Amino acid sequence: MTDNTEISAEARPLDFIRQIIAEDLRSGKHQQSVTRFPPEPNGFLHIGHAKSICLNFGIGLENNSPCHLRFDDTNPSKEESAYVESIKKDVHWLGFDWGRNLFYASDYFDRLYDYAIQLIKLGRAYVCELSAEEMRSYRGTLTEAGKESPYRDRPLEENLDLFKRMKEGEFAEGSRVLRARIDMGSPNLNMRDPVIYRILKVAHHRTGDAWCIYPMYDYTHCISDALEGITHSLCTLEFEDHRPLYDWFLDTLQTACHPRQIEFARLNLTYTVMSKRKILQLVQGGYVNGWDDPRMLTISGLRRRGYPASAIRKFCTDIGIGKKESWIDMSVLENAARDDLNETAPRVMAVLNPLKVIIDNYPPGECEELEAQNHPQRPEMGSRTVPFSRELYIERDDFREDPPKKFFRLGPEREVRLRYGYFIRCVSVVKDTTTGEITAIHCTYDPETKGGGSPDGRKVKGTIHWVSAPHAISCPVRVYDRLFLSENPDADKEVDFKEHLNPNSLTSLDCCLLEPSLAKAQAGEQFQFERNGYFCTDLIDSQPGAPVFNRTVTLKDSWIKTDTTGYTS
RNA sequence: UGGGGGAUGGUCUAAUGGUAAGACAGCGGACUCUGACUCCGCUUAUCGAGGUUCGAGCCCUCGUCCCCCAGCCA
Repeated sequence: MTDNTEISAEARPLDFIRQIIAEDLRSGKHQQSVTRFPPEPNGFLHIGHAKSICLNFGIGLENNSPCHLRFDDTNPSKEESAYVESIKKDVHWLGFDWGRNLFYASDYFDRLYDYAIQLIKLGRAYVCELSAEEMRSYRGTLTEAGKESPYRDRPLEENLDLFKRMKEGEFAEGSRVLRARIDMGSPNLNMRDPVIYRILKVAHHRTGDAWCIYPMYDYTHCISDALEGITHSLCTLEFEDHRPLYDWFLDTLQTACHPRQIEFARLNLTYTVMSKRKILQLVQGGYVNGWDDPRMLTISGLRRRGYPASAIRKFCTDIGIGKKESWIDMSVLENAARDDLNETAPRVMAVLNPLKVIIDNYPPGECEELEAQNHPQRPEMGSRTVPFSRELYIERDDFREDPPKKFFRLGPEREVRLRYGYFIRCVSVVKDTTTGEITAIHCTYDPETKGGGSPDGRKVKGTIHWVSAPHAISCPVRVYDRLFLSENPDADKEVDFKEHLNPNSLTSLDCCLLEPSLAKAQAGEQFQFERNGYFCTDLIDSQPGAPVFNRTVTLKDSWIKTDTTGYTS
């Protein structure tokens, strides 16, 4: 990667996980670190996954050490290869590369099975015939110990035989499971003889119908880590209780490698929901247009919205890694996008809500090309020309018939600068006689101020953007806003989170007028529409020569806070 | 009334017994051919009570509050 994500990560103090790894490297406990990102292919990746990806792959990059991509595909009833492909695409897009280290838990099904046999032979696993409901009642509660299964002490040979027959498909789904034989009295529920294999007569997206028994997460994950030589197995806080079990399996099986599991807090963002289940509801309920709807904080949604991968990485390093449950303000994410795009996005002019301007003293039919900077702070990005003529459009918000205090823009008898153009002064207003709506304004221009200069030193307070009426192109622009109105749509358990959906999270504008250079914008290109925000061409709906734009994020706007007249666009 | 975790400004994160720091947000100002960017300034924090220590956010004790766990999901 070419950005400075890693450099800034190095400049800041190490988080507690990186400290542990640094110490393990320093002490010689490990020669190198090996981390992994272990998604289950049952959905699309979202910004929460990005935190884990940036952590695991980031550590790999910083230490010049491997980070594996491993699909935790042990539940074929929920998993699909389409998800595998989208996850790979998203991890790559985020800027990370697993190289040759692409793995699947399903690669280990044979070895996992052998380990299970070993566990049985050790007397540490047994086939249990309790139904799911019975098992639940035998498990006990948070405050009462569980009860041992009547099948717990069956002879070793019988377990071996039964387990083999489970594998061979002799038994019905749900009729038997293989359980670890640990401690039904443990205060940690995970240790009360957890299920390690269940019968699932479902085809697997990679192993087909080779198996009808599938291993459970707790059993699979630690062994997969050990088989891959993972040194530090990073996961979220809710797995803290599972660590004793993680260690138990590896200790009992005496694996050569015993990774250290370390837990960190998952990401919570204000004004959104993060759980796969809720994201799915939004998609399936038609509240958004698919997983990659630009309002979604899925990786594909963010990509389509115009968030650069580098901005997402910056965000992930900004928020840090800790163990306390935290809520990151959405503005932190938005700011990461602004920061990034401010450096890279070329500036253009686009009028979202047009108001016609006629320059009375400009010759009809005449047109001139004016030079405009592509990025005022970065001259190396060059310049372009924009056509100027007698009829223009400006932003409706940039004219007020009765301007409030501190309004720097156009009003009757006021003068403003047209960006890279001329100073203009408003001389009259045309209104619709029935509705009273302003339909056009008449102005005069000062030919001496061409290009926006002011040879007589005259000051204007406002500079506004514009497009030439005969030259402007019309493109659909979608203005996106936060999906939810509530900081935490989930907070009140009595109220469905969908009640907090922002009805104005998408505004489709179809009479936007853009400077003609935008006609050749490529899909995925990013721009700053000056004074409006950052926009990108939609990856899916744009056609060659007919781009569709998405607003990624607004520019900060301190005028909105100043303007107390309640007037909004 | 079990077990496992966590509490530092509004929000995140740092300080690893020695001046509580940075980012985001907010407020004020400067600059400005983007009310953007940039720059400057400001407000605001160690959950509580004890203890150890010359010195405690950090160590000890006792509390308080919050989160997670009773899937044949991961």
